[in-house]
Amino acid sequence: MSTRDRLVESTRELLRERGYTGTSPKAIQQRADAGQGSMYHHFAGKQDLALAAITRNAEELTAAAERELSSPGSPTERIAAWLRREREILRGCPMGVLAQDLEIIASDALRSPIAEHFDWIRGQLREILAEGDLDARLADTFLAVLQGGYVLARAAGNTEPFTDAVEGAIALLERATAV
Amino acid sequence: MSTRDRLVESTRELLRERGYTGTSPKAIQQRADAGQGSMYHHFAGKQDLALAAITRNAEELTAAAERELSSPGSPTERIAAWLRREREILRGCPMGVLAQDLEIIASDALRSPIAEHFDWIRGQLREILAEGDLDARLADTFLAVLQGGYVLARAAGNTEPFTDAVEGAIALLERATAV
DNA sequence: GTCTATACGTAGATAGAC
DNA sequence: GTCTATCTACGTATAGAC
Repeated sequence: MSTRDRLVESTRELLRERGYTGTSPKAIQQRADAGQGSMYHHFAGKQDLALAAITRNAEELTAAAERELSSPGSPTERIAAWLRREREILRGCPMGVLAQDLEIIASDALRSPIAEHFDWIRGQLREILAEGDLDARLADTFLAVLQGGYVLARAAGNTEPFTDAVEGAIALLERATAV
Repeated sequence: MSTRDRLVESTRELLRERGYTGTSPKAIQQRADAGQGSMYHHFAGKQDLALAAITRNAEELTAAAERELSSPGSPTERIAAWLRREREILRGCPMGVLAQDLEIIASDALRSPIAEHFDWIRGQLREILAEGDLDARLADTFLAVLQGGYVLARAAGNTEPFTDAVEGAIALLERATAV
């Protein structure tokens, strides 16, 4: 992996762990095993690095969501498959964590790629919900169950609240559609 | 308000806005219009201040939740009333924001009062759900809808995702219980 | 491309005077 | 109780040599 790539990967890890405010250029360099000059040669600064990391996150998360949401099955089954995907819960959501950081939300350059990613998933979910004649607002409900599940799990120090939140939501959807 | 109280209130505001990592002792002092020496006279340091702020948050949020959850009405109505309470969405959840901060979750002293607060609400919700013979896991589902709603709203820069998430969840619950 | 030097401000306190 | 001084480390770069 090139030095440039290592810098982006380090930034991704650190942003996920510690958020934007909690991540320093120095920490990025050390984790990437790159020098100061090297980092500033490849990137204009911390914000530029974060932008590259967010872009990479969006690519990966989009590809993953596409897999489950376009699998065969009923709307309920596809949404359930997406909700149940293996995730490293206690590490937090790579995008969701950033959406809670004031320095991110205060900067349009950093916030909008995150907003666009959520917009994209919301759109995919709405299409699926429409197939089943389901309430379009449920797209945000399920997105929120996921994001909130991360929050509750991190607060509790274990993944159970996440699992319960997701399974409760799926059970509710199944019951509502079984009418 | 005493200097001590002003320090706690400033800390509460700053923690909600910027998180624990993003809040400095200096910023707390300036917002409280208190000097350095004054702050360290009343509190041992940043962590001590945060602890006082979290305790105060828990008291207020507990009182508020108690109001809606113990109002008259069916389980669905009481949960809906709680979910629909007026909130300053774009300022973030005073507790939820902290649960995403690594410095908080890494410290048992800071994390556990937050965990206990969520535990308490979860318990209240489960009692209500039991009355209606509803799935106990829905306690975390609704808690997550709320927390995730905050995340989505902040990412989007507007409150619509929060409202949609909440209303979608309530509609789903009503439909499932109407069987 | 990478390294070292330099810089100015902030973070998070401690010490002691008043 | 509050103030000012002081301290060490870190944050976030820029400059210029190699």
